[in-house]
Amino acid sequence: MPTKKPHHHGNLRAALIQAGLDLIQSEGPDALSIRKVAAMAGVSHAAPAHHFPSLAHLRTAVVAEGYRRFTASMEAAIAEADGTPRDVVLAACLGYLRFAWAYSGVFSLMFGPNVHGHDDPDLRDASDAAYGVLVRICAPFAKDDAVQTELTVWSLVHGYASLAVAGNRRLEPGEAAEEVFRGMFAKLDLGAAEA
Amino acid sequence: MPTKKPHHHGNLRAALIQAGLDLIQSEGPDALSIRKVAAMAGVSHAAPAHHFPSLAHLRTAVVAEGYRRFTASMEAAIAEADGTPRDVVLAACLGYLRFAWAYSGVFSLMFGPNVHGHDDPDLRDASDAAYGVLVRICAPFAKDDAVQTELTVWSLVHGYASLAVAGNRRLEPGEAAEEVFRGMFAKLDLGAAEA
DNA sequence: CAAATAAACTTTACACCGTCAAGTTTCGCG
DNA sequence: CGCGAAACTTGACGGTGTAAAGTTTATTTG
Repeated sequence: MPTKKPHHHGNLRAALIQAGLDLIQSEGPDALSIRKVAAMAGVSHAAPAHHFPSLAHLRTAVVAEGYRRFTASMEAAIAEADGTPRDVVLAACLGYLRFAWAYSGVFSLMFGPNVHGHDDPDLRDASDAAYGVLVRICAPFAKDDAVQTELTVWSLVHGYASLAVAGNRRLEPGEAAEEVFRGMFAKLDLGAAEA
Repeated sequence: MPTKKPHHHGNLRAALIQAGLDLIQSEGPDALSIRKVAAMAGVSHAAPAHHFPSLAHLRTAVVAEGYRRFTASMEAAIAEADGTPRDVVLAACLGYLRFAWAYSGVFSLMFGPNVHGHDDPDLRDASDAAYGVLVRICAPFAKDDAVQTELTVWSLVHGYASLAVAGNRRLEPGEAAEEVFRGMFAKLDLGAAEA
């Protein structure tokens, strides 16, 4: 079989990642520590070393899992939208925002300065999948410069999400915040959708 | 005199903040540590405790200084712009981006999850000053909902800056990146300027 | 089936960190 | 001049990442 089952614990690697997500959610991104997730999983403090050579590797794995749920959040929002291409883009943005607010800790980590994703194929695949959603929904508007359109949408929604997550005093997550974003999105000229 | 000159060092508090900025710039936001900045300033590891009760306080002071330079960067860019109100907004955004790219470490910290600014008056003043610039330049366009206009501009430029600083593979700082932002900004409908 | 091998995990140890509790030096002021 | 207070040093404690060595368990192999 391809997936080898660990001997003692059951599936320590997955348990450590989940513990990491829980820890980040409850105590913030900087609270992620090898010894804490080890204690949560009920193993010794050096047990994680066999699965993650360093804290950076654990963080990378947690962030990769975050990207997968992030992609799923956008896809779920898109699936509920059955309107124009512009409605689809807006729906994806709302899925983007809901993830950022629901998983603010790992969201900060995903787009923080501590991610060196280019060297990890798992993280690279996960983040490429997320960017792939953006590319797909922007395709109908990308007449001449696709990257320009993608970056514009991404910057707007990411900036809004980041400012809210950073605890900006004039910006609180919630139902009203989604309405505010709809208004912001309305100011964006994406051109006419084709095909 | 209001500013009391320290006895031994000269001006340790300012030296620690500058060392913190240098350290963050060279080794990243997470490398900021009390013991390192103390060593940089040539004092013992416990000396900073007298000026900053905890690492969080040091970080807050460094972030506040970052906000002051951030505001100065936007003001400098605005001063060079002598065009329409829309040109002024664009210029401020370019000043925003230049700061984010030149001081990417402290920029990450400023908008990261570790800032609890509401309790520090110095940081609050510094960040309010930065937001004040945004409010001022958006005022000509704020017909009905000023906050909406401000948030739209802020989100777009902040998202773009954050994605670039986070090391996004499809987005590198530099001259070309400013051109890309000009294109993005052109897609934004701010309405007609008044007064 | 039993022995050998490899993997998972534990224990121990070390350097670095933030922080507290003292002690020491130096400045400012009466 | 001396005395109090401020600035700084020294030492210690618990917590962290990580490396090395030892122990337990599962898988593979003869």
